[in-house]
Amino acid sequence: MRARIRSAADLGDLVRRIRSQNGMSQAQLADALGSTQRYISELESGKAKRADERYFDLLARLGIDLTAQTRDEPTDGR
Amino acid sequence: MRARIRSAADLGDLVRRIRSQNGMSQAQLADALGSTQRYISELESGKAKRADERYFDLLARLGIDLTAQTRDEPTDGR
DNA sequence: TAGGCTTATTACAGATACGTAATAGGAGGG
DNA sequence: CCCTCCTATTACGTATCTGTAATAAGCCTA
Repeated sequence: MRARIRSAADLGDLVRRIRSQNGMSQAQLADALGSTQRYISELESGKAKRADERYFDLLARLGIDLTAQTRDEPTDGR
Repeated sequence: MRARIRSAADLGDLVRRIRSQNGMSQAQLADALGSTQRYISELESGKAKRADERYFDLLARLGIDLTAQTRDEPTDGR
């Protein structure tokens, strides 16, 4: 499955979907990943999290590969 | 161009590369994107930033599309 | 109705990012 | 050498995330 990530909410939705597919509760996932139920809840709800090591680890361990594709269109705010 | 993002440093490297390719300084990029030189400097250096709206906007306006690819391997910390 | 499970949310205290503004050090060109 | 540009880093005060622990509300089942 592929999803474009444009916001914290996009990522949160994805995490929630994967967790649900695996039949886990937020607390179970948190335990498995060394996190907390609160953290998972806020992440899934689209609240801005710190993009630190825990953040990327959590995605990796959920089986989410993040890929950056450059459009080579310079910048140019549109 | 495609790059796997596994850490804040990975993303920082990418941002720096794109900025350099466009011949911009950190300050110029910051002005163009409504950010600050300090923010760009820290982001490029791999310091953990908040994954908030500014964060995703900045990537988008740099021409970076973030994609999440699910491996369908459940979770199972390995 | 009562109990359990799940998620969202709160209060508190502590950690960390943030903007502003400034500065230090390096690179490069007069 | 002097000046300019660039990046990394600092101090300060403010904003926000964080864990812990608890709570409230929803849903389901007995």
